[in-house]
Amino acid sequence: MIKKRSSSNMLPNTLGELELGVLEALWQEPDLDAKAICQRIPAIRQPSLSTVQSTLERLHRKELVTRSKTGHAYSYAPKVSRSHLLGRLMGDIIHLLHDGRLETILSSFVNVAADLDDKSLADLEALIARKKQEKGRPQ
Amino acid sequence: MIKKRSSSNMLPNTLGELELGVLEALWQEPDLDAKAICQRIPAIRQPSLSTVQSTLERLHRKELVTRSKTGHAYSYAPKVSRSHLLGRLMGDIIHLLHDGRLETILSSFVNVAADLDDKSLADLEALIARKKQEKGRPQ
DNA sequence: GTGAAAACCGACTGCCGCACGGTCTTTTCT
DNA sequence: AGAAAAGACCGTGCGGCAGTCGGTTTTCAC
Repeated sequence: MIKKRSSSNMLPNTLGELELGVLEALWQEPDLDAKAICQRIPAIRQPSLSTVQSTLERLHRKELVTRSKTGHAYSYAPKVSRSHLLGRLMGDIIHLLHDGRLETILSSFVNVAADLDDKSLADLEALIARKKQEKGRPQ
Repeated sequence: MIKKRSSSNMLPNTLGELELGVLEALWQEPDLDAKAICQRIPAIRQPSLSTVQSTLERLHRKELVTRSKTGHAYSYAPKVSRSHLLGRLMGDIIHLLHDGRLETILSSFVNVAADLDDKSLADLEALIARKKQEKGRPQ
């Protein structure tokens, strides 16, 4: 007996492998058409043009790329920056697992950041200082 | 013409809605059996016991819960803490979208954190200070 | 042993991303 | 204008994952 359809995956904005590759190409060089993107996908998996088009269509539906007709072909450009997307996805999972205690979030992140690089904590501090200034003296 | 099977979703460790609910219940109160967990799932979607069992099975396969027979029933407990999981998922997406520049990651996160709470920056600073101490004077 | 409770098995649904082929439309070239 | 080329569009199939459960088997307790 089947009951309801529940949205199943809580992270609706996750990316597939090809989707990511396409975005990667566009971040590196915006305003490409499907064919050009296709050629910039790692040679190991050379998908057909159609496949790349489908993927672009999906990315467009997800509002991750914009497109405009130039001639008879679409030209695609990323709608979100890499760091914007990163922030968005992090925000999603934070929101998903949030327990109200800020400490949980922050310590998780500091642990992650600390693993990446020794310089990271200092960098993070600098960023915080900047943010504080921005907050204190807004626009 | 069908080519290869590519892992499709780049975030293999994402959670479904029920999976998350189950984990939530276990974080709140560990060492429950399937039936008890089932009863602690929000009443709106009362899944059958079997469903919860399948979910627990999947969580067990994903190494997110441990279990042990007590009597003839399994008793489940979370294998990862909420903050650990949070950190893990953040690490995943960071790794996925990483471009080598630490600044990208940090600024994304600070933007996220700043949205959450005004107190967050101060808290974050405190945590960094603590981390630094831990690093400087390890164990 | 018998009976209840729980595990186990397997089936089916819906959704999503990947992957194309074929067709229709728009340019473009002669 | 008419043909050819390029690209958009549409429909299809596959594989994988989460949710959902019913039915069967195991296991424990009395």
